[in-house]
Amino acid sequence: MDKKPCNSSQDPEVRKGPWTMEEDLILINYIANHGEGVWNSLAKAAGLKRTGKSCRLRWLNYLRPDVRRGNITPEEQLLIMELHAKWGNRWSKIAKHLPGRTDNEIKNFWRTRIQKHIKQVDHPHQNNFQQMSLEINDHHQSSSSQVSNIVEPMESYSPPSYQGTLEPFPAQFPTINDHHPSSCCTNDNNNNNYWSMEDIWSMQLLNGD
DNA sequence: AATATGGGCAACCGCTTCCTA
DNA sequence: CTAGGAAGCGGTTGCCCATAT
Repeated sequence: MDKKPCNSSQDPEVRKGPWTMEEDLILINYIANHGEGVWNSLAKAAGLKRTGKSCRLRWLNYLRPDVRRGNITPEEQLLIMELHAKWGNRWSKIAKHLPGRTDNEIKNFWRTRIQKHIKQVDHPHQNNFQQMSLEINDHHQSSSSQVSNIVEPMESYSPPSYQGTLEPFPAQFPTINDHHPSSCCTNDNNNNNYWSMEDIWSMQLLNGD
């Protein structure tokens, strides 16, 4: 959505769409120097033609140094499923239990991978999660899992039984970061704003802050 | 080789919740 | 207690790219 750099017909001062390398650097440098603070003020003070909301999202989901991207581990997959069974679509709450993961990433992961998988294995007479659980058990009979203790009854749907399982979908789930723009530093495309966080942070450090 | 299709994901929108004066 | 602003959150969109035809 809004990936086109539509400089909004309403307010030409507000930029939308994908962030450029320059904007990323400005935001990183500014936060490194001044901290996070109030996002709307921060956006203005940093000279970014972005809303505070946009800055916050970009920082939290992408630029933060502690954010982990891609390579969601089987343990994390399992934990996501467990916690989703417990809390439903409370992505931020789930994300709090996965250090370095963002709610957006987990949400996307759920929608693109797990939901797809649920559809694939969907059976009219069988609970989706039970089906998944069966498949998981086929894969791994071993490995203890404390996370299953987390599962509690939930009103909207019955929770799965994932006990003693790891690596839910090793074959179906390729690693996320293989072609991720932020991990490949491919400036050869038309947007020239794809680079790795390592690049960004090393540049940031070189800038002396 | 060209075109169609679908998956993945970044980023926006609108609503809700929290905080402060 | 109330109102206004900021932050948080979940849902949704649309572009890019890989794969299928």
